[in-house]
Amino acid sequence: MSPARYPGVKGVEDILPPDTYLLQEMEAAMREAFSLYGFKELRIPVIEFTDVFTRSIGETSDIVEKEMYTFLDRAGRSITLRPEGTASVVRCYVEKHLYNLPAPQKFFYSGPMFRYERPQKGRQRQFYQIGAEAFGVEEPKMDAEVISMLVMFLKGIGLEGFRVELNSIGCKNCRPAYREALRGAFAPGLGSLCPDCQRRYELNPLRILDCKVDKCRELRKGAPLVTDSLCPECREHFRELKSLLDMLGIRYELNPEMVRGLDYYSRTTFEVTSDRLGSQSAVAAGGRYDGLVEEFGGPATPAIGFAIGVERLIYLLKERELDIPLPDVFIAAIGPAANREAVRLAGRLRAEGAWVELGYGGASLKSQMRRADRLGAAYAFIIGDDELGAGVFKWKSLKDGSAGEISGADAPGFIKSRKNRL
RNA sequence: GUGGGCGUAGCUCAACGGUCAGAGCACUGGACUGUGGCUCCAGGGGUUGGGGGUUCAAAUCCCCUCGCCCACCCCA
Repeated sequence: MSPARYPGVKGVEDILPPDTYLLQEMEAAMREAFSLYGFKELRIPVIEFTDVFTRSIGETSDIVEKEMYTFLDRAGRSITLRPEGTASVVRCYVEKHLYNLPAPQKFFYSGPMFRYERPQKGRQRQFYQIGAEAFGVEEPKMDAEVISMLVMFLKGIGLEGFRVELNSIGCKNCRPAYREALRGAFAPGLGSLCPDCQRRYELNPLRILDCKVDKCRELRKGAPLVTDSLCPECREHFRELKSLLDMLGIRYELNPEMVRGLDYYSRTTFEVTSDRLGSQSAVAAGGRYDGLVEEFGGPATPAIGFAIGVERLIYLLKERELDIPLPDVFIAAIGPAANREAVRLAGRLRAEGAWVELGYGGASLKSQMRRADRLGAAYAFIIGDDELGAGVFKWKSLKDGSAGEISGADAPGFIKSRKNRL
């Protein structure tokens, strides 16, 4: 195979037709499920000033340190292609003073995100996310609704065999104490931790809990659990959330070692995972970020949200049967005059809402019929000199082989009346 | 950034260092002068990713390079 003269950018994929139907179905399911919970669509930009992301996601996070597409615009300002959606939604919420509207304000969005990582299964440099964010409610009732909305959407689109993992990582009041408790626990074996974790020990000891290196796993066996270090308020919030999820019949697994990679999370964090995804097992993830609006200069406003990895979801849904629309009519024409008539007829049929395909290139009737069959058309119309002279079209059902003749004037009605019964 | 694997027709893949690099699918046409699916026949398509080396002889062995994939890491 000769190499493409103009190759696509690494990790930036095209999404082709069978998959785009799935994508459309997903967007329809998204609007349906999310609107039942009162979430409204928000269109956020693809670029932001860089500090929108560095402030929110965290200066020392991997995303900010090594994964962002950042460049200077023509005026010398630092611009970044969004690596995620929450930061932009919060920026918008504060900039447009949406906190003055009655709480809660609930939004969803979808679109491409960009991260400069080595591509692998379930990980591209440009990837799509569907996300939702709810502002203004601190009660665990909102956490439960958001998680239940996510589960409803995933089930509605046909996803099976996924797990909901749940954790609470505390708030700004109890986390510092936990951080210190962790440092205390790891201090004796600090030298045995992997180099990354030795760095994490200083910057963000919570991330050591997430490390996959065997030695680090071993060393954290006796480490204190976040859920044991929560302040009374966080403990009660978490307890009530679990109770609400139980009531709703949403199954979840507690994972006290789940730590999210974005700095803005507080209290509730959750992930939806599937073991069919390879090593990138998370298909959706989210959590509470009660301090972020304030961080952006707005009033203290509790908030919670999640994001879904669209390509990962598509991958998991691949096996599923999909209703792909097929043409209503294929018009086969023989000869120049008939070809002109075919164009006219196609126009009339399309005006009635029919999907019409034409034969091209003066192909033989046989090959035109073959193409009609391969396209999956329900009916074929045949026009030749005989038909032109008689003012009729021959029709044939490609489903059952029945055939007949019909006048030009009756053709649109013929298709229209059959369309719904196909 | 670090490992490992793989690059042969549009796609999926064959070919002990030794005839002219093949098959299935797809495409075009025919058998069936104007009627699809099934079957059969024929046809078009390849710098074997690129460059260098070893050899009488390289898709095959060696080196370099480019690309892709998977994994680590991290995340959706």
